[in-house]
Amino acid sequence: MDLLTGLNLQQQQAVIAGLGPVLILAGPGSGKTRVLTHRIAYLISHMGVSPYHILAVTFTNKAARVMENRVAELLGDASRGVTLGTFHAICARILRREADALPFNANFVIYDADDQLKLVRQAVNDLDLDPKQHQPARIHAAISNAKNELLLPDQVPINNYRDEAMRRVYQRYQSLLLDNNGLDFDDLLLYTVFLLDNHPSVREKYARRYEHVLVDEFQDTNLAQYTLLKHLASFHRNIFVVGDADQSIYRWRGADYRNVLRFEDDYPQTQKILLEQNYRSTQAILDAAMAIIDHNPQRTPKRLFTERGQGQKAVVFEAFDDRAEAGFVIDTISVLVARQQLQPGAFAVMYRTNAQSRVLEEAFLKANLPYKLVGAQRFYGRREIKDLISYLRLVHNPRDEISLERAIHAPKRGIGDKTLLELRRHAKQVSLSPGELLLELGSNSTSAQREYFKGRSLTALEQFGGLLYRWQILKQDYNPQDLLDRILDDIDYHSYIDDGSDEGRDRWDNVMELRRLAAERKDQSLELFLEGIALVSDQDTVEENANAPTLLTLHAAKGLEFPVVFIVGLNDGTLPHSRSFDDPEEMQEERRLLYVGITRAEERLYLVFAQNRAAYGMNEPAQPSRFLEDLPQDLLANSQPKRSQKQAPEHKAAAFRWPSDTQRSGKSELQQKFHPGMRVNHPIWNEGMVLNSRLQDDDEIVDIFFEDVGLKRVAASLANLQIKP
DNA sequence: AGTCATTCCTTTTTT
DNA sequence: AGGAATGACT
Repeated sequence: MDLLTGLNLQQQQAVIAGLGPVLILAGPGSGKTRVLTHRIAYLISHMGVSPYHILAVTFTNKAARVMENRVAELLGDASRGVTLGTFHAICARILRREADALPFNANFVIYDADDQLKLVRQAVNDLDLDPKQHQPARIHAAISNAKNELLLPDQVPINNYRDEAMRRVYQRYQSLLLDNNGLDFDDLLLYTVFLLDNHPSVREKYARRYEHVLVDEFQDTNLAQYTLLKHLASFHRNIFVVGDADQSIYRWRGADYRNVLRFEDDYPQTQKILLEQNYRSTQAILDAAMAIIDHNPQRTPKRLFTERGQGQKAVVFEAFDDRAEAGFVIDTISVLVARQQLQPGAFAVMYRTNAQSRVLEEAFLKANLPYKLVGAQRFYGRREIKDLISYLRLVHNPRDEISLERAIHAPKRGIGDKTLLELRRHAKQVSLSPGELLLELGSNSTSAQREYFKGRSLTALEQFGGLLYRWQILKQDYNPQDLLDRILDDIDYHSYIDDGSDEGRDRWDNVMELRRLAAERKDQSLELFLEGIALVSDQDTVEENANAPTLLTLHAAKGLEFPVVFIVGLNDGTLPHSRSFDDPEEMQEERRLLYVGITRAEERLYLVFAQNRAAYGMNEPAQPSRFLEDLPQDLLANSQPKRSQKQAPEHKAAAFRWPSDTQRSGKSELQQKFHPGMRVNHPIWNEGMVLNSRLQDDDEIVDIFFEDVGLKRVAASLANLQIKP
């Protein structure tokens, strides 16, 4: 089989690169996944490397799955056995295997962001710190940063009292995690690095095994991940990394694109290969992307080129507010689907913050159009799902107090705060975890522990403990779905959650969805099922089958591509986000974020901003994104929006004006009033949307798609068109 | 013990 | 505007 046909010269070089460190700098759409998969196939089929000796690391399960499937397409069964997964999943696997050398058990649970915050809150409480002054969320972020930098509590730099407090919380938080036999996301990396640091024999075992280490999205690695890779590749030093500094958008998570430079320092004999040809987008889209990213200082300029032709210019659309943005998106999609045989699934709508999805969703619902929302948190964060997962977790790891507390209250079973406190207190005295004590009470009706609890609370505790005990026994030979069914039945969760209201029905539907997910992985152990749930990424929830537009954050869009891309909310304060204003590094990252969004588009690109934007429920005038100024006029299909000058607050109302108003109030020369996407009203043909408009012979010629009568061409001076907000 | 009201906080982005 | 944590009330 020829693994090189269809690849360009640079791609071929990358695939057949010799031993040693290899660095692939891959622009967007340059076929890096192809290079990675073909490289793996090449190593196996041409270099005689056993799949067992190959490790490929990605950031999302989806990316891992795609690679796995593509390698399997190339090689069939011969590809079986490659270690392929996300950083976090691979670390979890190692930690379970090596748990004997670690301060926790192999059946640890992985806490999600919610649980982590709860634990930080508890730590702050335990230390008698004022949560107003030491905000748990901030401390949690600081702890996460420290962990990503491989800093233990006693290594955290201390400059002031706040740092001191954070250090103490960090310390306490870690011991709480261990009490619960739980790890947070960062721990997975941190403990693995320390394991490999401190146990040379373990390190050597893995380093010898992995003759070849391949890494996707290398620019997103943080210090912990970088160090981990270094350890894993320390014996054979065949490390093949693919990345693009311009697409580095996870700085806040500790990612450091400078790892690309560090790589060349750490591995002086690195072979470096540039992939610049783009196979995804039209030149017009690439030009817009380059116009944006070229404003970032200190980067190696790249010339992205394509053979896909010039294509259509990007459209900039100015909407009244975020609802009008959504209206524009929906109208444009409707028209393009109606007119041009573009599938609904060809569209993606991207935004900076999750909160922006709400308005879009409402608009889609109101228009009765299906859509796909990307985001795992949306599902797994729901109360009913968290409830049930906490039961499963508790069965798997009775030391998990966070889950115990949740499960014991859902549904209510006569165990209140007081009883729970008693349970905790006494558990501590007999050095058990509350869960373990509960199991003892539930399984042994003559237990000596009984006498420490009285009457009603004892009965309630025994009852719940009994349930827990039975589930523990059942889990031996039940699969996750059967266990879930049993729990649902035992606690009569249906009648608890579904009160007959719409919301209740909805919640029960979600429970059934969870059940379906469990059924999908029938042959998985409870442990792996829970791990899979803890480590789902937003991207993993991208649905490929449903033919509907995709709604997703710019972050979640990385690695994906769509024929038509809308980027909405292109306002200062949203993109770039206001939290980035005072830090040049962060502003550069905001710019990269826009770059990532633009380069997702294959054929058409719509850049949408609003004159007014809601913040905390209040609608306020907003400025177009400063990034829009960096797009030269000739790259755009319509005229460039102007940022209004800095205004005194009392003049802010000017920003509400439509372009047509500004015109009337002064300028003599004719300006284009209508832009693609605008909704207009015609005295006879009623409502329609502008598809195209141009100036001609002292008039404006506008193509409009009317809902009632279809496509019409009119002269603006005669048609008496009203622009609709 | 459990329900209801009030307050306060949130909004970056995610494994 | 909406959700969560806290606290008063039944």
